[in-house]
Amino acid sequence: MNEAKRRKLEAKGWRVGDAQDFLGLSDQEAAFIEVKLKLAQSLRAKRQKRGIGQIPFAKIIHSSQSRVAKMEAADSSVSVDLLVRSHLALGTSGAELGRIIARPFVKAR
Amino acid sequence: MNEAKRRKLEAKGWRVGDAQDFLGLSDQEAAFIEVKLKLAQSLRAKRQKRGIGQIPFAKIIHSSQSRVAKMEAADSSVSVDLLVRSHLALGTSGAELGRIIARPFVKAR
DNA sequence: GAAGTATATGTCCGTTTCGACATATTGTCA
DNA sequence: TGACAATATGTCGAAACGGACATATACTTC
Repeated sequence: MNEAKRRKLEAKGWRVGDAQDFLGLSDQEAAFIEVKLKLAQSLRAKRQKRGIGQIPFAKIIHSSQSRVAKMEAADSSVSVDLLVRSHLALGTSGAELGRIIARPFVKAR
Repeated sequence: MNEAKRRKLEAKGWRVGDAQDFLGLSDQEAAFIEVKLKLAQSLRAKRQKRGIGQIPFAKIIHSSQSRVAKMEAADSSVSVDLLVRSHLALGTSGAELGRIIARPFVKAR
């Protein structure tokens, strides 16, 4: 993982292992974060498609505006569990969920 | 969700909402549990394919035998996060992870 | 059926994640 | 620019999840 990417992730609250840590861990962590980013991005896309703000969205998933913002930002305090649950609460099917995760990650514009 | 299915899940430690709860919740919960079950099943399949026991497997993912058993049983104390992380630790790609989640759920034999 | 190995279940307690609230920042439009 | 809505960030106490350990049950092989 290059320096620029590491810094960007750390800025979001991620603590990415140093090079001297167990080799290979960085790759797994990166893969894990990518899963989160895909779910986060698609969640925001779905919300925007519905034309609603974060507050109504929070009501739907029984959460709060601030947590929605964190979800969409793939904050380090947000679990995959919560992202998946939120997707399901929006009616995303298991098949679609899988496609979201399987699809190649594209950096947000 | 029928009574038999509910009981079976509760036996595993799940607390499935009663009918009087917010309608639709049961379906979402069921979908969520199915995601877990798919990840749990495939995790066990991968381990068995490698021909190793739960203890060596636990070492690989930096966990313990008991937690591996719980993961494979999709125990309620196991998060999707942990299941995904474990898959990634085994080298499962994002694409494959997606396929696992997308594929229709089949009850274990 | 005893011994040995593999898996399952129950519990403990430190850590992570949660919703919620307060507040800051950003975006929009008059 | 000022005012208002939307989103982002920081923090807190409570709840959920983690690895680890002890122990129980299941599966083999003798």
